[in-house]
Amino acid sequence: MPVTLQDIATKLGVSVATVSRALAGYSGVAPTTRQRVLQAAREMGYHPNVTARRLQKQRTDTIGFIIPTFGPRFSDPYFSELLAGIGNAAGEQDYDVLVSTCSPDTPTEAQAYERFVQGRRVDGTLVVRTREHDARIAYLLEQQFPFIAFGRSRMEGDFCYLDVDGTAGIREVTRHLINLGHRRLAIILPPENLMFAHYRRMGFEEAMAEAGLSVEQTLVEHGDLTERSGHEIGWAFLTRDDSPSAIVACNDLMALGVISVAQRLELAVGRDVAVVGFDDVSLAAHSHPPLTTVRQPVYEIGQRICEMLIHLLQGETLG
Amino acid sequence: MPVTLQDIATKLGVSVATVSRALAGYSGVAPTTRQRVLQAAREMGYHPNVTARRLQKQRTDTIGFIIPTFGPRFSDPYFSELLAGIGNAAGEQDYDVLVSTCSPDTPTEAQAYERFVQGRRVDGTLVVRTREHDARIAYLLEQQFPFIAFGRSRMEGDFCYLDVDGTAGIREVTRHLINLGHRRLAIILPPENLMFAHYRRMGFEEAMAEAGLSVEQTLVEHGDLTERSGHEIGWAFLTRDDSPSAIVACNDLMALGVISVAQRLELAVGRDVAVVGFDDVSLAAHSHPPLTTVRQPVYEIGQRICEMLIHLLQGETLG
DNA sequence: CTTGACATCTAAAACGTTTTAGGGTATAAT
DNA sequence: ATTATACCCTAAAACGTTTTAGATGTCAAG
Repeated sequence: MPVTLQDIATKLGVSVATVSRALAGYSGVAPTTRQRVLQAAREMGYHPNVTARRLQKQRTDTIGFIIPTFGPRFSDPYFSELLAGIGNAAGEQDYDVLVSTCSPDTPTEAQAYERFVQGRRVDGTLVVRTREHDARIAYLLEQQFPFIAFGRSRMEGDFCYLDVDGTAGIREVTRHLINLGHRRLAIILPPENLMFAHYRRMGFEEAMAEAGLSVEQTLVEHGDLTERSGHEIGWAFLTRDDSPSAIVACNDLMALGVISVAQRLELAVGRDVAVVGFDDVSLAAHSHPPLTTVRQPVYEIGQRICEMLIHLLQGETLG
Repeated sequence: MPVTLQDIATKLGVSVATVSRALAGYSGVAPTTRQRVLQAAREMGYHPNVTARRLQKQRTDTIGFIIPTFGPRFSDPYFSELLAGIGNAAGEQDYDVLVSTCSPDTPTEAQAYERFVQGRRVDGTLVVRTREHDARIAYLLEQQFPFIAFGRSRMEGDFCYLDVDGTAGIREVTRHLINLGHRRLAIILPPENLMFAHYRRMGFEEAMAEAGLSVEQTLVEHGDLTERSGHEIGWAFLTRDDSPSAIVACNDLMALGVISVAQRLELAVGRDVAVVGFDDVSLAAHSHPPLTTVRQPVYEIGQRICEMLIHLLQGETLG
């Protein structure tokens, strides 16, 4: 039986409204009354019922984050880091984070978003790993539900997003490999429908073109961003007669998969074959040899998109 | 302006109560009325306001999960897998999951729990990585707030928990190393105050004692479960003159750290030095050589503790 | 024709807040 | 003595549900 405003009001012989206003720091409450209320609240251990407050205020001060996972059992340090960034930024501004996990592009995923939107469980949501034609974004736009995307999309309609320049990142690292003398380069891309697959492919192609190298299409593959996937594709690449001398993986997990394959094949990574990744999860730094990777400040990105969303929500409230 | 019960009631010329009862599937509503209500609800796109429902029902159908992280920026596949298990089990039963991240044993962590409990944001919560004297558990018990722990504790007072037999796991794997001929074994334990550090140490000591081997105290160290930590302690172990021939790491991340050190020191893992881990995150399977590890079904554990919590909550409701 | 039983419906309270609109009661100005 | 002006406070409505207790109507049995 938690203490309510009514309890305090009764005890002090004032009205509920007064108690509420005193606690909210409104003007128009006599200083002595405010003191009495504050003290009683403290003594009685009052804590506002957030559900009631939410009903009245018509907002939840909660944001949603639906993690796209390949397969139910999934484990990716990338998302734990992103989540930490989101969670901490949210906590900073007294927001809650409602989390769900779903396989991308499934009915379950659609339901998860509907659940958030229609039940008004959250005030706004994050969308990560954007896709070229993204049903989630289409839905949110149609419902006019506030959201921030991490990554662009080909959808018509405007929305706010944050993106990192994956094209430049991959271009740089590819150039670097070319400068080291590599001529035969392979790339393991993210799933084709993901928007960032496109940008990273462009970076690769640009750097190759710049150097007058042609992209061998059989050395371009799409993985599913898991280590297993890097393992399999790396295996295919490295056991060819005309195997590449360098492999660009589009995330660290796949890069680590490639490295383990190389080691299994008794190839010295860095000498016999070069491998680079993208993300800079902390695993990368402690692998051996340390994985060359394009740093993507995942934690900060999490913070940033969360802040952007909250900003959007509050702008909406004020506007 | 979402559709409310009132809207449907007005349109149909019946009372709000009737609409509510019709939708809830109560008896005592004429079949034809029910049909009309159902159809109107569908046509008008009615979706119940969960906040209002929560206020009335005095429960949130939400569970809390506070992830203990070392440092704000953290990335651990273990937790993403655990979260997936929790999230999916919760979704299965129409529960939401509210997530927060905090450094263990800090005021911030205490506040995060208070936030959940006092604001009644969740009906119950999970507690993971239990500690010998666990302020979280003490608090929840004192508040009589429903929770399920993953791991035991030394606290007085009863509570429900799920645990894996870490003692047996480490004992087995240590025995295995001893059978392979290793005599000089080192172990990297979790932080000392964590309950599972204790059990895993016991397993190690038992296996050693069984074999008539004494535990060299300078070969027993506590890490912080990160790869960096495995790296550092592994370095210290492997650069000693009397370095151990086998190292038992109490989680996979630290084991991977040790392996990378070994490789940097040009030691062949599996021949020059044996390394074993604990958890079986998917990274372990794809490292090279594949990490020998005690499988802990993290995903299933997540599911299980979530189910236990929901069961506890519903028992409470019915009882 | 009355009575009771049953089926169907509804008014109203409740959940715990916030907020609007206005009611008193001082004190100050006329 | 009246009016104005603050100042402090409160009643009541509102948020959108669920649920309790009771109203209304119908029908069958007596």
